[in-house]
Amino acid sequence: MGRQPCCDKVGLKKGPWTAEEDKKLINFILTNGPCCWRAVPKLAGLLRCGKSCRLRWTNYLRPDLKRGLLSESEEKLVIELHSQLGNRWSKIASHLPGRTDNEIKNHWNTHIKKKLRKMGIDPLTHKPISSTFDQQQQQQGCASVGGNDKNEQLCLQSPPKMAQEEAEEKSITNSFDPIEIDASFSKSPIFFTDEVPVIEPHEFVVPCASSTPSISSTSISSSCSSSSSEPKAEEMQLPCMDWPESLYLWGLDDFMGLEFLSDDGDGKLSLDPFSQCQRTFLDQESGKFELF
DNA sequence: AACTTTGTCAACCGCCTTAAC
DNA sequence: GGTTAAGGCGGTTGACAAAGT
Repeated sequence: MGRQPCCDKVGLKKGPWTAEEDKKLINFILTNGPCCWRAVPKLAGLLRCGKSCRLRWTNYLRPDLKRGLLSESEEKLVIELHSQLGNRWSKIASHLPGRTDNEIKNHWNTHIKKKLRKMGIDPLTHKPISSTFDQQQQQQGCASVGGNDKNEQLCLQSPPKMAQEEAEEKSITNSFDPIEIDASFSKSPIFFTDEVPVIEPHEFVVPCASSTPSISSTSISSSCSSSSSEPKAEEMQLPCMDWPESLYLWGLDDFMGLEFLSDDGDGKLSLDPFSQCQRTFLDQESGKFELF
């Protein structure tokens, strides 16, 4: 017997979310908090899978999300963290407040990978490509230059030794050795540890772009975890938040019931960090909105 | 202007982990 | 300890837009 699907998919809508659906989801989450995603679509009146709702909320609708391209400093941070953590996007994202794992993963695949390759750095190992290539060639014992099918066949049908080496190579890629990677990273002609300092998680200080208050990653992690260092109320200051375009389509009146939302004057909605919003967030400690 | 290629990113899929029973 | 369900995560896909021919 196979595993049951996460929800009954019959009659469920897929594909891009409409503004109307977004509105329903936000209204529901802001009223009830992000609890029991499986029940959310039904209770919110959405023909979506609970998983889809969770994803939409965490990746797009969450009010504490930053929008737009990653800044240069964020990019550097992502590269540094990736060199230490590998493709653990959610871990990386936890160090960049307002950024989602999906966003970082996309940015990595579309921008950073290319950049690194241009710089002659293997985005997988963070080592100079030439040495990685030489190493691979040595390990494979055959060059696939020209992409000859027969050559590839021969390589695939390599002796057991090859399989062992492959396994070893896999273990190298899978078990990232931060020290080794850091060393090579600092030797790279492009990046220096001076430029991208290695920061221990507990040392993290979030770069605050502009003067808008921002949630530090430590506040986020501590507010999400049950760690002893609960964030103080003043640490829970929220940034001015840009809401997704789809939400701009709503009349502002729609939001006036949500007391902590205010109009910046430029047509964008933001959370007023010093008003109702904080109270709302503090109330969540007693139960409702623990996500924020 | 029409068509093709390339780039971007939101959303989905399926596996893994964790918690509840 | 085994089973089940829900949430979380990373890889992949596909729709759309922009750039190129």
